Amino acid sequence: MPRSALSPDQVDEFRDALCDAATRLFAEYGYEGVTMRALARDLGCSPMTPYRYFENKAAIFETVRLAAADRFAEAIDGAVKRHADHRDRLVAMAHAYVGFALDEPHAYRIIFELDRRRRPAAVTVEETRSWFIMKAAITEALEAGVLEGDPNVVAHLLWSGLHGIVALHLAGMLNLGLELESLVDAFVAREIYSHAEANQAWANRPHAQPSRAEERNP
Amino acid sequence: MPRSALSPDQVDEFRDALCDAATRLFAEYGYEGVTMRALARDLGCSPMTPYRYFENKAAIFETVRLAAADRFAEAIDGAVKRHADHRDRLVAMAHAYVGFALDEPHAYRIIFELDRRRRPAAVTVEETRSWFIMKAAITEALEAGVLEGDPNVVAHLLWSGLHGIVALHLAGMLNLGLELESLVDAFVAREIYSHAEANQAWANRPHAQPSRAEERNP
DNA sequence: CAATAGACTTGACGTCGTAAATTTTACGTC
DNA sequence: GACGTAAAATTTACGACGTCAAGTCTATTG
Repeated sequence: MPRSALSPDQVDEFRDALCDAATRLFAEYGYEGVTMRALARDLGCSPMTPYRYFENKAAIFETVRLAAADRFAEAIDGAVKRHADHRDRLVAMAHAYVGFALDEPHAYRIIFELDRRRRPAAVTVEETRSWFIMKAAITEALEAGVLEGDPNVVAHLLWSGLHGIVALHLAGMLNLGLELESLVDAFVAREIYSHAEANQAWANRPHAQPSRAEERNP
Repeated sequence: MPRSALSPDQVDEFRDALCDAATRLFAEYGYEGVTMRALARDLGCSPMTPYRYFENKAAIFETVRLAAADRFAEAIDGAVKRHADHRDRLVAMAHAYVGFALDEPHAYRIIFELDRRRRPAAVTVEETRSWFIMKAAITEALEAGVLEGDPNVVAHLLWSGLHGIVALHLAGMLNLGLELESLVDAFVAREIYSHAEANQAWANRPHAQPSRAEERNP
């Protein structure tokens, strides 16, 4: 037959390299700020070459977004798995959530700052894997009596609370005399250390909280 | 002399008409989805006419955004002014916040779903008037002993909590078995009706909560 | 070696925002 | 009313965009 067809490995290699570049560029310049011509220049190929590997620009973005969502879920999952105690686990989870958003603000924005128009109607399970991980941890904590309330409600409030803080921070709207860290600490204290009398368990907690970086990469 | 220059009234009239159309179009199609040519078609003028009244497309967007932010602040302010009781006031404020986002999801997105790249570095006071209104109401409630904590922290947590809920809702990510209304009610119950034993004051509150629409347009 | 077919590039189309050139319009003057 | 004039509006044009379609290149096969 003809010229050697690309091996699946070669295809994957190019797709990966393209996604790496695209993640960086989308993160820095936004969807519309990235042009196929600029992406091609970055990759050292012609503007049409990516079209051999992806249907179009939107498909590239979607691939990048799913990969970012997966990394996010992995970060959450790692934090959950590192702790047996329910409360410690939830605190670690919250810090992993915020930590990911700080480490990869681009990725976080790509995941959640969603141009609804570009997003497929049905949200895939992979994309919300992070949600199921968080909900499971919260449900277990509730069953253990560490938190109280409806699991679905508590999970939504924790999620949206963290998202609200992070979204406003990434939007640069938190520069009103409050630092992100102290806000997250306050949120954790109120929501996890808790709505009951356990409030001072936070203030009097016996061991110092591991640092944010330590928490994310132990 | 020459043809009469446009009177300030005529200029304002055209600018207003343009902003109305632009608000609708930006809301529906997003910034990049709106073209000057389409806007001109909508206004019945040529694509270059708007450039007599605005420096460029970004300036039009910015004008639209500031107007939306002002309407938002007005909605918050109205809710605050309608109640003397601190708790009622905060509840009304929260519902006005969410209500605005539901009534004008376009405007809400334009205000907060911010392409940082397009936004001026310094955030104007006008833009965050809503923030100062909310913070004032919260500070007063704290001084009256209705809530407890640092005013700045409590205000940020209320704000980011509401923003998180609304942002996820507008992104279509709340369709996981929970309705927005019940989530907002739960948030209000926890955050305003409160972290102390007052939790059942909510359940046992003497008068039914006014409906959301009633709350917004009394 | 010539034919083939997959990988890649080039060229072109219709779109965009908008600068520059041009045309239209409505007034002050006769 | 006709005319000159300057403001307002339109038309034209440019370089950029995403990507279709046509073309080139090259490794494999008959």
